[in-house]
Amino acid sequence: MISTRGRYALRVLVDLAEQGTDDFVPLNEIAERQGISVKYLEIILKTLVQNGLLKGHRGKGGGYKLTRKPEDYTVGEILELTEGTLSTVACLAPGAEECPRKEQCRTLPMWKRFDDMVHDFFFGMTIRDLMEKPI
Amino acid sequence: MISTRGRYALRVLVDLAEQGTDDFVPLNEIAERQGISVKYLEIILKTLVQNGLLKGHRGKGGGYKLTRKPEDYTVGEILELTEGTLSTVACLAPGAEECPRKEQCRTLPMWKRFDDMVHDFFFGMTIRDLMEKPI
DNA sequence: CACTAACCTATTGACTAAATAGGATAGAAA
DNA sequence: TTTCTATCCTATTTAGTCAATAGGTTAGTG
Repeated sequence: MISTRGRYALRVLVDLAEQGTDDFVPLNEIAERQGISVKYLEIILKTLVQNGLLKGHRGKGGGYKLTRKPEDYTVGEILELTEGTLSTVACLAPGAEECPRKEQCRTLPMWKRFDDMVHDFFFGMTIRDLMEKPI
Repeated sequence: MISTRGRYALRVLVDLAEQGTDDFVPLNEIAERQGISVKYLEIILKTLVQNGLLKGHRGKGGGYKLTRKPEDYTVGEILELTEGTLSTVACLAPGAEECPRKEQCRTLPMWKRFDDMVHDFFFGMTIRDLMEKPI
């Protein structure tokens, strides 16, 4: 299950992309359009700013803006940033300790195939693909 | 993320299928082969028995056995039984309340496509496909 | 009657999701 | 330089789930 963090992050990025402006967009506008609390979005956007996906600017006329073109954000990277890993099972997550049963495990090959499929799906899709109409 | 419940359930079913016997197989044997605690597996198998995927038999000579042929168990049904829904996002889960934003939501079509892909993957795969060698 | 093995109920400890609250800081405009 | 703005930062809360463990009960076999 993808949590609200990942889902909201995607919606905010698409929202920003669709504004089609290079100005900073204040969060309260985004939050109102999306129907999400400003306070909660702050937490989510913090991650995106810290990782350079967004630029934040304080004070009057401040807000957030994209740092790249919409087609240069993959859905996969945004989800991994906000959700952690996309791996379906713990033993395939990055940093997981070697499973001693991996040679004999009947289900591991299936999980690997599934993970590859998921990865291809989300990393093959960009914010531009989610926009109403490409600007 | 698929939890241990679903993963262990699959491994037990494959284990039972690979025994290739029509006798009841006691849980302590399965648990030892799979390296999982008997007590924890009891909880998981309970669900499978209650839903008719397994038959349990008490007393000496008792244990568990499959109620169908391996190819008649889809991975999808087992995961849904043990994990709840396979839906990726809350708004697409069965029984979810109508999302008031569904018409304007930019991400919903992607989640729908993804869910379909996941569904096809897991319901197109059976326990037989996970077995070492078809008996 | 003893043994076996499934069945049942309850509890634990750790962790995470989804927020909310309140303040601190930086920047623009007056 | 003061005021307003809007991001940034830290902490807390509430509820729920995961992954087990513990201990007892019931049904069936020899």
